[in-house]
Amino acid sequence: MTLGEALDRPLAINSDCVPIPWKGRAYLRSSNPPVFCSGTCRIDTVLKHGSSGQSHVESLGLANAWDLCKLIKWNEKYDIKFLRISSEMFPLASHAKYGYSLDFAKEPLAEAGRLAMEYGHRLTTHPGQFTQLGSPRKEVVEASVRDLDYHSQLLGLLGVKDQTDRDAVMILHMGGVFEGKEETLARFRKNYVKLSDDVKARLVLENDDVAWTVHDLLPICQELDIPLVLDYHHHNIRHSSTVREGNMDLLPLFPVIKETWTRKRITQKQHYSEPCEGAITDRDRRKHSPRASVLPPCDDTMGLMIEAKDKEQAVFELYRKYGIGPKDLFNEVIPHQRSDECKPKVVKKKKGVEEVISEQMIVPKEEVRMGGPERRVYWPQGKEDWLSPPKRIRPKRRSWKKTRKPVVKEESEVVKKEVKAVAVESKTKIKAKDNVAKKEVTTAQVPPTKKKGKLPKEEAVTETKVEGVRRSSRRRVAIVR
DNA sequence: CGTCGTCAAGGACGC
DNA sequence: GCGTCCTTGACGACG
Repeated sequence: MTLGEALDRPLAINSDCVPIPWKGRAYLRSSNPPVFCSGTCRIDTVLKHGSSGQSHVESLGLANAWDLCKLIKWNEKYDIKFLRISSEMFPLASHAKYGYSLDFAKEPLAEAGRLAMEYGHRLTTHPGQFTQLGSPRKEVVEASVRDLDYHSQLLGLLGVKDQTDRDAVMILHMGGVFEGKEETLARFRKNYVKLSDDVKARLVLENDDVAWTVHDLLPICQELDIPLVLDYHHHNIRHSSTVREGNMDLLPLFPVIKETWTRKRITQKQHYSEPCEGAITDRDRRKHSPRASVLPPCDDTMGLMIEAKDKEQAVFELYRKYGIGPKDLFNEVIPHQRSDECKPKVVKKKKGVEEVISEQMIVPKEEVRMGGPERRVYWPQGKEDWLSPPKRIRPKRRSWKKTRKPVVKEESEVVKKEVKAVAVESKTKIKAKDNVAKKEVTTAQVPPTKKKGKLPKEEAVTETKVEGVRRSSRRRVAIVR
């Protein structure tokens, strides 16, 4: 789609059903766990460990799986009953050469499953973009089957029962369109029937934002008895060619989509997210907005997974807006005041006299980052640093005189420095110099020095890395997306 | 020590 | 037809 065409697109206001008050149970997804759940590694690292390479990978997986347990407890505390397990929980597990069985992680996975059963949570997975069952390439299909087997084993080891077990699905995209859609579907069909029963019992398809619409997928879902996840956001980007975006063309399909779930006795699931404000082209619109402002049509027989950059914060935002869940679920944050983090005793020495700045605080391990009695886990959009203050960035006091010499400093570097200094409101004399730099730069109209590998956007300043609630991401996280 | 590019994997799209 | 994006943490190389 060209920019011109994008600008001519009709407004997305053709739905009778959005927004609606949503009365369903809070089957939502929080993809950003309070505990880090996808510690990973690369092949190089495995090799570097030599004979203990496998045990290194396994220890990562074990830590991730135990973190999953904490994550489920956290979700329970904040009434989030829906979780997408990270595919990266067991690094390289489905790799042709370095893959491995998950048996060693039975214990934490069973504990996670036990918690899910106890709380009534739903756990799902979402194999990634490399899983292509419609590919014409044999190796790609083989890798895809391995990946599906891996996810299936993971879900199986949770040991959940009955409805919880049936609801533990793996959500897959059809993927690329190779020679054509018919040819791709033919290959998918052929490969699907060869999958194990365990995989088939869990596999569901989701419409994507590139090629495969709800209208494309429904027939194959009906034919092969595969549930269809409706993703509203994807639908609005890659909608049918005859109906403009919105939900009107979907409404007649709701009962048919539901049927793909009910006949397998699996609880229906939908995905919802919104494009970033101001996004115009399809490319821009694919990116998920940090939060969601409304809820889609979603009745109380199904689960809704919110895919948003701010993960559970987006869910809280909706809880607030729609009054979902118990009152006082979480506190309005008082900036920087937390009682769920360990703090060291800070002592300042001044001319031999000790002054205690703050006392030591010890929080039991299980309570760290659980929000404390005040339940301080929510922050308004853009106020991440309310939870913990941004890290102090000390301006370097390297001889700035040097830089004033004719030696032309790399301009992008100057820009970055300036941003940092301003962000922390540096009070040192360096600031004056940096302001000078700023002026020079702005008048010089620095071209973006982007070459390969983009600069991490805004991250230099705003990223707050808090163990526990780790932020940095986009989506989808598995546990995000 | 901070920053940047690369890494297991596939494919589509913009220019 | 090549570079970039999707998504994201780990880590090595380099200044």
